[in-house]
Amino acid sequence: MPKLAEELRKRHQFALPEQEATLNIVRTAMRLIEVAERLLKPHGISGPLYNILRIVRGVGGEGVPSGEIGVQMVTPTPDVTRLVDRLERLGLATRHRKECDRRVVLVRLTAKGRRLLTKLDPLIEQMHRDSLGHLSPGELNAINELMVRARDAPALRKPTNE
Amino acid sequence: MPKLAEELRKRHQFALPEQEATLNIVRTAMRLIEVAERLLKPHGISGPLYNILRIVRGVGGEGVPSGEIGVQMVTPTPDVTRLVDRLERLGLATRHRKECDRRVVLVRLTAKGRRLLTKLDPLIEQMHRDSLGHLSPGELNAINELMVRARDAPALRKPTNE
DNA sequence: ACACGATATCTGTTAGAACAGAGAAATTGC
DNA sequence: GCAATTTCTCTGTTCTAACAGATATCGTGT
Repeated sequence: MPKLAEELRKRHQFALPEQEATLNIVRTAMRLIEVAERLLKPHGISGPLYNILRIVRGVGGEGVPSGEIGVQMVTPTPDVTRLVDRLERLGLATRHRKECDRRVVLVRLTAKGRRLLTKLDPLIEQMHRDSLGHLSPGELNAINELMVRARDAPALRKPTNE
Repeated sequence: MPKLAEELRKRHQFALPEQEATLNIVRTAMRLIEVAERLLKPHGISGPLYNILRIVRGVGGEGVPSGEIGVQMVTPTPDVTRLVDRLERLGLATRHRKECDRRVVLVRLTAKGRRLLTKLDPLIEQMHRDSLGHLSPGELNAINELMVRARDAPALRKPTNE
């Protein structure tokens, strides 16, 4: 019966190379996220929360508008409000109304938030080395170029951004 | 002193090539997932639900144990029970106790579930072409090899599987 | 047969994410 | 100056995911 053979072939080989690539990228990403979450959990924050802290520290100065955080995140979400709520409850960040445009809410780090990031920095760095340090500089470079090129597809382009 | 600001920004962006690669992989994966979810939503199912249907169809025969589904999924989850609950409520799958070992629950497709997959097949295929079809066969192959190699790291290896 | 541990799944609870609609503030055009 | 539109954020609701503990079944050894 050719139907069975076809079924088996599908199981062990990918009909489309595009599909195989998609599954490979997503699977690898899931592992990387999992490792990061495991590292962060003992410190009381999740991946998205850490991501926001990093964005706020990276921009620095007067603070970052909530909306901008939403699009800059590695895992974009329209629901930044609740995440910043949690950061405030944890004492890691504060909200301030922007003077010249009172619609926007600026998010800033507290001293506690900054200390937490400083403590995490070496751990995160080590995590990255543990995760992908076995790849050569050439391989890492190839990954970076290919991933950027992959996102060039119109179907993968964000409506507002990039 | 713009030099310092630039230095800091760069430092927080890509201190390590490993970090840049991680962010690139995760960002690309998120886009791919988003596109898939958008395609599936009008048909009433989510990404994980579709993934389960595909696994069940792929193995076929007498059905697939819930536990095995959990580890074979693209986005592994320990909570297969609730997902299969939903599939049952939607009339896309059924549960059967395995006769020789009444602990395991076998999941099978209904005719409706099979029809849904058949209807989705060409759409999914087109989606993959829209997402990554602009890459050459060589580039797709490079992605596949690099992603498999990336997951070779001990830190990314699953405890039980692969 | 019975106790024991292992395996596979389910349930209850809690926390987190997604979506739509509402509210406040600024910008534009008249 | 005022209404209309747009922008940005928040709230309410609903659904989904995650974690831990409970239940049921099997295999093994005595």
